[in-house]
Amino acid sequence: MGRGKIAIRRIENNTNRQVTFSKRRGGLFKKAHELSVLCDAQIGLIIFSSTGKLSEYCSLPSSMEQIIRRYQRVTGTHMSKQDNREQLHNELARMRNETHNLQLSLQRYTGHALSSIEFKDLDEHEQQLEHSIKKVRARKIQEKQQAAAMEQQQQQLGIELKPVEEQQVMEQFPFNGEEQPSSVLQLATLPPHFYPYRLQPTHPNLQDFTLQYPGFGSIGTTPTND
Amino acid sequence: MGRGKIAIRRIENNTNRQVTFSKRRGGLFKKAHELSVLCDAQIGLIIFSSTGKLSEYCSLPSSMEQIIRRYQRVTGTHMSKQDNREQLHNELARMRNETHNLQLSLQRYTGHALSSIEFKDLDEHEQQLEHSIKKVRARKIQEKQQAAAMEQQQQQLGIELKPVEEQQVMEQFPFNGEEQPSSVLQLATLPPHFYPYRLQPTHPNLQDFTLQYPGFGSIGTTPTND
DNA sequence: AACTATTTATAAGA
DNA sequence: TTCTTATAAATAGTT
Repeated sequence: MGRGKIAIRRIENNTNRQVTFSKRRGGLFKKAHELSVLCDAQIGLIIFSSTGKLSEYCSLPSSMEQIIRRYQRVTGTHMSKQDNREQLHNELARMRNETHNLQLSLQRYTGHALSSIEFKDLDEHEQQLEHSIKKVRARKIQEKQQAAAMEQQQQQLGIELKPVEEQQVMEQFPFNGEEQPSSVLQLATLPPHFYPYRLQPTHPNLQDFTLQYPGFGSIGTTPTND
Repeated sequence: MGRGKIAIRRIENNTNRQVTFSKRRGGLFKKAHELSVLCDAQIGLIIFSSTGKLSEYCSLPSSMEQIIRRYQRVTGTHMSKQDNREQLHNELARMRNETHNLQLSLQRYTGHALSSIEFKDLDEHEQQLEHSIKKVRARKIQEKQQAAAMEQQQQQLGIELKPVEEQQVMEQFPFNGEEQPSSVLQLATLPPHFYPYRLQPTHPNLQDFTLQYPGFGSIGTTPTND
């Protein structure tokens, strides 16, 4: 992007590299933030510049430490000490169970997991769905009437309603100080052809899979796709 | 970018959110990688999707743990039992939120809380319900045929057959690990003044900064700017 | 999974 | 550094 295309390899010119670093870091932070908001993701991003300066972003309401702990918990890279947190753990387990049950219920309405429904309950479930559809249709009609009514009003009053203008994102970035972008980035399992770029062989391998997908990894805690 | 412009707020449509998550996650990874190569930066990126799935990226030749250690060394953060307990509380809060969201989603299928659905999503919702009904009806027919067939067999062979037990539902929820899938919304829409981008004075006080702009911070390990 | 119309990011230049 | 602008890249809506 820009006046010209550049190859993805280390920028040798110091000044250029510095400028590009600042620009792209800002872009990365913005993108990370947008992803966290748009998709309700929890994101932590740590950047050390070539001079060793740290920049970080993490999605609210988390803290970087929270995200790190969650990461270590999931990856098993950190063993949490056993404390008197039994109660908390128990409550967590309860909540998870409840969530699980809710998900099952939801799946029924989605038409999945029907086998978990007793045959005798199928009729009732069907009626429930029909009832829901009726409500949805009623709602649609209501919306249409409302829209029609509003249009009439507009025409009658000669008032033109504008759609709400979205604020420009950059306006929300008071880049007046010294430093400090933030944001999030990450993610892992993408097909090889998604990465038309390659890592520099500057640092010889680590592991086999790392050679295939350098720097990328994904750990799924559920079989569902994300 | 795209056929239309979208506001940076939580995408309510589940399918859309999922697709956008995948697309943008890929984009974010690519950008992070390019930044690390172009500017010789060390980058670690952790993403938890709304369903709890972890994705991560880190620039070679580092490992995420190395980056985390460096981060903790520079920021002077350390994990205490206090933090751990706090972490549990946070997790609990997250679960509660998730449960709440699931309940809302369920309500939609029940025909309640329809006003929370965007008008443009009503059609899709209606189709989803119709699809579900079809599945239920297909399931009913299947059950009847099975029952009839079994009766015949029993009469013919005098053999008693057990109803086919289908269990695949639980398989979809391997609740053995540390993480839980979460589902619908969270705090999607941040007010403009919450936008977490900010430049920083040359030597920021981490704590004060964090209080003001939770989630963001920068610590220079060298007096030089980046 | 692909395809584009658009929006967004950014490389150069000022 | 900051702003501007031409151009490359990302991606929202569609198929």
